Amino acid sequence: MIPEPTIKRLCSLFHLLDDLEKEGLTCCTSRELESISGIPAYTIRKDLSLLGGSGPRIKSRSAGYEISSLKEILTEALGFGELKNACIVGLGKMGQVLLQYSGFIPDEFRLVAGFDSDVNTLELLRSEIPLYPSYEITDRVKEKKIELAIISVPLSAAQLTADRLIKGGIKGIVNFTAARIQHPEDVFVRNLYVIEEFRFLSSQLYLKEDTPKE
Amino acid sequence: MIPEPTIKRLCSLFHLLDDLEKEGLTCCTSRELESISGIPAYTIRKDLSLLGGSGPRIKSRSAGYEISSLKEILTEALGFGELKNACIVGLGKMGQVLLQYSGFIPDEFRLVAGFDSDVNTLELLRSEIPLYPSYEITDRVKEKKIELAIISVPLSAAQLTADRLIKGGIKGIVNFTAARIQHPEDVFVRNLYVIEEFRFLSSQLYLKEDTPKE
DNA sequence: TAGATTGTTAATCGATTAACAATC
DNA sequence: TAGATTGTTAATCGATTAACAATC
Repeated sequence: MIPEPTIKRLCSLFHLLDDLEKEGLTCCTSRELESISGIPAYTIRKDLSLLGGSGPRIKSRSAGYEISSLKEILTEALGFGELKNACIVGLGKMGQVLLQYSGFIPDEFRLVAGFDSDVNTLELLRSEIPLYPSYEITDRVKEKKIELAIISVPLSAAQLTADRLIKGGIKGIVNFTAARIQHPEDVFVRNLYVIEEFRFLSSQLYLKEDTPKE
Repeated sequence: MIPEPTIKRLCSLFHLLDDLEKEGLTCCTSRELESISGIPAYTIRKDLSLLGGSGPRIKSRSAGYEISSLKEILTEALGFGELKNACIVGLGKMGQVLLQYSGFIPDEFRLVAGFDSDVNTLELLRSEIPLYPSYEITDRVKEKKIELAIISVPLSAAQLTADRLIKGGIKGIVNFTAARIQHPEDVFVRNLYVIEEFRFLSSQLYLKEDTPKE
């Protein structure tokens, strides 16, 4: 079993490798990765070792890691392999931004539906992605085999939205609202809530700033 | 020193207490908090005990915690006490949503500036919050004693934006872009990046779903 | 007082760091 | 070969859980 902190680091490492690859790099050492990411080289190596596999399969020459094969290994180990369908519920301003968001990397995720409770909104929005009224969520999630969802509805509608998604068999939710979503433990939820991030930052700088050491 | 996992849980607890208070509740036990938050009651008690203070100061009667005083204790311990100034850099669609966002609780955070590199955008937007061109970031952050910032600029402008903020003395950044921001270690950064959250969810359900136990 | 709940000390568990042998 | 880097085992550290005394 891979520990959660490791999963987080590996996800962030994947992102980093993506960037390095775009910059044209093909190789890098664990020490180089440390200097960019801040994660200690031995932690990176340890994390990678937890992926198991078959012995010292990662290295190529003594020059470090080959970025493309390292990405492949992560893809394999973390299950980024097959394309996952996703949807957005709540097409207010925030939802529209996400809908048009070009960052949905086609290799990994595909946005296959948008939902809103307001029929007017649905008619006004012209999108390449099919849009549906919110009461169809459960059925469409089933029909289109949607695994991931973004919730960007008003606070008061968040739980109802989640319930519909869950009923349809959704597996993961990114929650952009301030609501704390009640959910079964086999449904994973990530909350992206600015105020909470501000609070966390406040605590960090309050607790760590004055006491640089110890 | 309070461990980081504890800080996270306490932030989330604060949010939760806020909600309970709005529902009209005044008291709750650690067990009740467990059932809502999923955090074990003994962990909640342990976390609270780490706040130090003076002995068993939290409880009131045997009925559990008084929500308002518990909130006060958290406010005190985590440094939510005095109002912090914040700004938003990048007033595209995402930035505009955040600018209008009513969730900036006046007690804790005050949005005192918006920045954009496009002068047209600045003129078109009518906002109660003063708006400035991006090259003024460093000076305005100093002048207005801004401690926290949200970055919602295009990917390519993220690092420049961060550099300007940091030069002005910013203490915490919430980064809505896909960029990995380079920063000194006394500046705290939180990345809110949907794709990375999707990847994390993918890994979780890939690694934990099939193996319910062990 | 008896029952329930908290706050805290002790025990367990797991993640991080260190050390080093294996590999290029 | 010598130097550098990886992969892995062992040691340390810290967080979580358990147990229980103190408190209401």
